[in-house]
Amino acid sequence: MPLPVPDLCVPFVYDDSCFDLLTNAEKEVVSAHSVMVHYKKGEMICKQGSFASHIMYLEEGLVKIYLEGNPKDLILSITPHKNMMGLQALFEGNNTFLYSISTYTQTAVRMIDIQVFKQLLRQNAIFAFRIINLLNESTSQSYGRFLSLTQKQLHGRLADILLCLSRKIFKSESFELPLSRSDLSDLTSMSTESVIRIMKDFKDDKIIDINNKSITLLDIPRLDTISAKG
Amino acid sequence: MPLPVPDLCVPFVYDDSCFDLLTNAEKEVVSAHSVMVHYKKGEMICKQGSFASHIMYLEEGLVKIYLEGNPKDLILSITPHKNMMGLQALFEGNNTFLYSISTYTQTAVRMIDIQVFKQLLRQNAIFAFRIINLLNESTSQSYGRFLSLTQKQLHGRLADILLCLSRKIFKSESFELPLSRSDLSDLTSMSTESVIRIMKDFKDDKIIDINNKSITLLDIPRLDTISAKG
DNA sequence: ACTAAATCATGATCCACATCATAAAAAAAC
DNA sequence: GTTTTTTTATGATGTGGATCATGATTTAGT
Repeated sequence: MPLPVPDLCVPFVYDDSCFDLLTNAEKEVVSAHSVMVHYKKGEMICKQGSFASHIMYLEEGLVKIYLEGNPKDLILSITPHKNMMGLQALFEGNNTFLYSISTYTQTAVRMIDIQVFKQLLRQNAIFAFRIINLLNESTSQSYGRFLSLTQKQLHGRLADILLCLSRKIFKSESFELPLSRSDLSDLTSMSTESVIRIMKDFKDDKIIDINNKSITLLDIPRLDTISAKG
Repeated sequence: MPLPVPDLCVPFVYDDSCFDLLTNAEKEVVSAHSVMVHYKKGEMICKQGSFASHIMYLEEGLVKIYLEGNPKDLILSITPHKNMMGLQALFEGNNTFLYSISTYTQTAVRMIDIQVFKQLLRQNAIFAFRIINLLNESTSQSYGRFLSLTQKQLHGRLADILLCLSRKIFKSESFELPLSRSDLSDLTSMSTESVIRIMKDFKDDKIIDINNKSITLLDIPRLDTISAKG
């Protein structure tokens, strides 16, 4: 049975904005019914279960999108700027956020009235089709993580996340990590102690280098092997 | 921190068909570009990773939608009739099935040409909006399972699945289970032996009754407690 | 009906990982 | 700059659950 090679990466990234598909008149409607909100590091942008009055577009910043669990959270994705957030709240009869979002850095979010957004979907099918694309891309990576979290053991899961952060978020094998070890544990669904221990294992084996918050992937092929073997 | 109460149930169920939102002309286009295919028990309807040439509508039957893992699969949902399948394959540049689907019973599937389906999405925004609803409902239950599988231990996970099967699929506290213990293990991400052992635990504790393939939930409040406590 | 193949069942063993405890280092608060 | 809090680190201990082995049932195949 062939092993699927899912996009294990955390975020979904679209280079061009979906708003390009709107007419000028529609863009003006968006402008008229949206506001920019600025957040500091560590603030919560939206709360799981609360009423979703807005669809959000992350103009600037880095955030985590997570499910609140008991007692640990599960981070669904680390999302960089230029991404839509909260689209999954778009369903009839239950306009509540499926997840919470909070910031790692200073962040600017465009908040678009959800009724206005729904109206755009109903009147502009090309735009709606693009939103379907976004949702499905997000689902696709979510399935990859599903397999990673339920079938791999600790070393494989952590390798997955380190590779993803390097390739998709920071786009460099060396980066300053704004996430704490506890965040990594919420991403990999393991205890914080295990994250620390395995990071040390990787460091001892010269697979990565750690200096406080700074991380360098030294041996990516080895990480790929660890990721593949589970 | 409040515990979210996600819809842990496996399938997404829409009573009214999304096709009602099409015009008569569009319905005819669907008819003209779709075929009914009949499957026997245990057959595969679509294969993860293969080219998605069709969107599928399950007219009759019961199927499992699953990710192929190594060595174990992960069942994403048990889906009864009157549901769309394969919608997640709808994204540009990568029209491949994200999952495999195979049947538990005799099954009839309407296969709709994916290009025709995409065209409908682009020209009928109301229809597209309904599809967004379907996708989001599916994502919503998928998140619930995500938490269940990563945070609960075996008894909680199995309780979740038994409750879901009873409430959402068979709509009775007593039902004939077409899934094997191994399927239950793919649903709960545990070993087959553990499924068998925990089923016995539940039976010994008079929480359920098992007779071969026939299952009766005797103490649903207790199952709810086990589900909640993890 | 008889054989072959899945499926179900149960016990024994082992280990991956969480949990607990305790401390050092870093960051934040004052 | 000193205290308080948060984050990182490491070792000791316990256990949930996988794995292995073996047999009993049930189902499917001929």
